[in-house]
Amino acid sequence: MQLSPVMESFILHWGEMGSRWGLNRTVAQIYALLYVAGTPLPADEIAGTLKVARSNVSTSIRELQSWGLIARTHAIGDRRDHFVAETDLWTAAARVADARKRREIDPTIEALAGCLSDARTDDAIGKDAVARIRAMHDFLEAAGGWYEDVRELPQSKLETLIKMGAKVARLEAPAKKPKKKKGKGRR
Amino acid sequence: MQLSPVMESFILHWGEMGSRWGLNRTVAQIYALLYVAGTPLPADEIAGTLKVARSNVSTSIRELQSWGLIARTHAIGDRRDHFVAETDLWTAAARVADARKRREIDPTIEALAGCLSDARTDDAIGKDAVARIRAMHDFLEAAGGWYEDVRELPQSKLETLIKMGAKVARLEAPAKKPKKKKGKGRR
DNA sequence: TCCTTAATTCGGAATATTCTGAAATATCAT
DNA sequence: ATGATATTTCAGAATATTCCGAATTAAGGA
Repeated sequence: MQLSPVMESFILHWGEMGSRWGLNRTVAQIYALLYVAGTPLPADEIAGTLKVARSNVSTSIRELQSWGLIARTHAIGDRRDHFVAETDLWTAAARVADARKRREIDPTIEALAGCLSDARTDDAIGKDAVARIRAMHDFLEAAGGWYEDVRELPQSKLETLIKMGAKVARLEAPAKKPKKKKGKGRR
Repeated sequence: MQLSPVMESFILHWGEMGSRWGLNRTVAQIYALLYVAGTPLPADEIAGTLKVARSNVSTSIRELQSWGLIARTHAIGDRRDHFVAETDLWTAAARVADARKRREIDPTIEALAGCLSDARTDDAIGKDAVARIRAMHDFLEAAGGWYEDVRELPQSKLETLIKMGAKVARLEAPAKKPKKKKGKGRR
C-alpha cells in the first residue's frame, strides 16, 4: 500500500505511543496502518508497506487479535487472509481495557489474596504490613468489580453516565479553582 | 530491612506487575518495599534489602518521585534522605493517571492535531483516512477533557459518582445477561 | 498425489533496556 | 579549608526484547 506523508507520520507516532503502553513498535504500527487504511490488507502487503519481515507481521497479528483490535477477513478469489482494524474507538478502548484487566489486574488480585493467606503463617510480618497488603487487595478488587459493572452497560447508558460525571464536575469544581483553563476549549 | 517471606513475595509480584505497566522492575520493587514497610527508609537500606546497586536506587527513586508515588523525608540526627511511599491508593492511582495523561495522552493529541494540519497539504491522502485520524484525535481529546473535569472533583464526590455508576450498572445490566457471576461476591 | 502459495515457528542476530561500579559531585560538620 | 558521608552521573556490562530469515507446516488447486 502506498503511504502518503501524513499516513506515514501517523503510523510512526503510533509506533512510539504503543511502546509506552506495553505493545511493541511493530504491533502498534500495524494497528495504525490498518486503522488509516480502513480497508482489509493481506499480511504480505502490511510487511511490504511497513518494511518489516513477513514473520514479524504474523506474530504481531496474533498479538493484535489477542487484544481484539483487528479481525481476519477474506476477499473472493484471494486465498490470503486479510485484516481489518476495529475502527470504533470506544470499542477498541474497551477491548484493551478488558484485556488488561484480565491479564494484569485479575492475576494481581489473586497474587495478593495468596499473600494474605500466607501471611497467617508468616510470624515475621507485622500486623500493619498485612493491613496494607489487604488495603491494596481490596482496592484492586473494588476497582475491578466497579469496572465489570460499568462494562456491562450498553454504550448509550455509559455515554450518559460519563457526560453526567463531566457535568457534575463542571458544576462543582470551578468554585474552588477559578484558574483559567489554557486548552483551546474542548467539545 | 529484614523481609518476611510474605513481604518478599509481595515485592516480587510487584516487580513483575510494574514491568507490565511500563515501570522497570527495580522501580516497582522499591515502591512495593516502601509500601509494605510503611516507614521511611534510606536509599542504602533499600539497596541492601533489594540487593541492587545503590546507584540504581538513586535513579529509580528519581523516577518514583516523578510519578509522585514517594516522598523524601528526614530523620533527626541522620543526614541521609529517607523515602516513604504514598499509601493512600486512591491518591497513588490518581497520580499515576495524571502522569500518564500528561506524558502520553496529551502529546499524542498534539501529534494528531499536527497530522490533521499537515493533511491539508497532503494530496496523496484520502478524505476518509483524514476523517479517521480526526476521529481518533477527537476521541482522545474528549476522553482527556472528561478526565480533567472528573479529576477536579473532591475525592468524596468522586467516590459518590463512582458508586452511582456501579449502581446504575447493577440496575440496568442484569436484565440482559442473567448469566451468573463467578467471582466470590465482592463488596 | 504433487505442486504452488500462504502462514507459522524458531534460532539467533540486532537492538534496546536495565543495572552495576567507579568516578564525580554535593553536603555538612569540624 | 579538610575530611567524612551522602548522592548522582555515566560508560559499558549484563540482560531482555524485538526482529529477521530460513526452515517447517498448512491449505488449496490441478
